[in-house]
Amino acid sequence: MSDSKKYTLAIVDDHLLFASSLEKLINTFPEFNVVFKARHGQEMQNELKNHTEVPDLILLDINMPVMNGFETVGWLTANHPGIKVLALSVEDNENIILKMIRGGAKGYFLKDIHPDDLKFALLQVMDKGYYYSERVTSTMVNALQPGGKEPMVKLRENELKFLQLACSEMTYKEVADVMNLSPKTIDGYRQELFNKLGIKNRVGLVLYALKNHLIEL
Amino acid sequence: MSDSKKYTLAIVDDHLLFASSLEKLINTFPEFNVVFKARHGQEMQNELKNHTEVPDLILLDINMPVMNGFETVGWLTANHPGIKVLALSVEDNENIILKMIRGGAKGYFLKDIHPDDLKFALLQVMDKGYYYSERVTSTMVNALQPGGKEPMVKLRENELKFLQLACSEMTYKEVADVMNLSPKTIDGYRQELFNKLGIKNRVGLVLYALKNHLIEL
DNA sequence: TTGGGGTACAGGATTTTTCCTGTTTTTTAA
DNA sequence: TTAAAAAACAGGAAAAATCCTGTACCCCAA
Repeated sequence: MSDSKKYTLAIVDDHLLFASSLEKLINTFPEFNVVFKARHGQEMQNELKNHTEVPDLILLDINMPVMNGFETVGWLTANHPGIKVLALSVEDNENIILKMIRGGAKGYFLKDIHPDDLKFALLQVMDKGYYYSERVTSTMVNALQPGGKEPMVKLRENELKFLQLACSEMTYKEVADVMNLSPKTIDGYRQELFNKLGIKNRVGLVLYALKNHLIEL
Repeated sequence: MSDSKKYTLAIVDDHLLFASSLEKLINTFPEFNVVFKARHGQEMQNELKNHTEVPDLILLDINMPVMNGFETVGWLTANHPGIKVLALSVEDNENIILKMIRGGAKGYFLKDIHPDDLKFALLQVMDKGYYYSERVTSTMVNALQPGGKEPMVKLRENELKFLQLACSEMTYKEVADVMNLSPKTIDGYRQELFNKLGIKNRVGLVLYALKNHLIEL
């Protein structure tokens, strides 16, 4: 396969060592050629401007500074719908997977994927337009099937805001002040969340928020 | 440089993609040769048995299943003190750095290191016996200098245990039962921690524990 | 127009958390 | 051995968190 017929590919990841290593690995695949690397979405935007031709495929990390994977995939689907985006993460989290898929990613895989599987995934994306592992597929089914058990709890805007504020050393009264609501309303939010999430006290709230990436440390 | 004079190196990391990619990268360095990869400490032990010669250098990830970086570096310094160990992590955390150094690691770097710096680090470890980046050096100075500000709070064994149990939906009374102590003793632990850590309630405890990696989610 | 659903909020009670000041027992060190 | 320090524990009380029931208001659809 001549170079001109290789698929072009870009890597967006802030872990320089990983990105560079991955580049070496992918360049050993005869079908692919890494044309540039970027450390985050913004750097990727610049790179795209500097290249006359956009890559066929972008491997996109999710946890990045400046412009993270979610924002970046949104921008890409809006401005370069032709580019296939494969999301890449260390975290096996349903919400994250769904967020990326909804954002337009054509596939998602964990960084502990086997190199052979990576190659397969890359080829399948270019060939069929998508690559969804079993894990991702089952996640999507879970999310879309209203029948089965759905741990997908929907939080109202205010509930989320309250939850985030509750994950601090503030007292509920102080939270009420910040949110400009009566402490009794806050009381209601708390109770509602306890019921919805099946937890029994404030520590449970904090743990839930952390596990579901509703707050950052 | 002929192959026989290359330094031999092993990679221990559960992220297959990263490990394989890193192998490719390192094999482009003329001075090094990757002899095996393992996904965690236990697999590494097996690999060491299967090879007549042990590698000169081991790149060791910290977050791994089965047998993590801390355990592994301890085992290596005890059983193969001749092997240089370089720790490798995504997390820039002082406590983690210190724990690995104390365990016997000859160096520590983040996965966002530049490939050129990696090469420099590898060479320096083989040449001088250690590689400590500025970040690591300053961390060590911080830890050893009793003069300056030391956020290094020492927790007693029981305090730590209590702290970990407090990061759950258990009530303090239940924690007391688990620890076989009077609730009033628990009361004392809590108060002591509040003072030591400068926090004001249980949520503060949870956040502190998380930030300092005293508990896992 | 009417009734249901969602939201904000209250009263009031109970439990848990938080705080402060002491006593007793165990450990440690001179 | 003995005094000091640390650890375990208590009483008592204020503050915060938790829980339950009930009301008022608004929006929307039948």
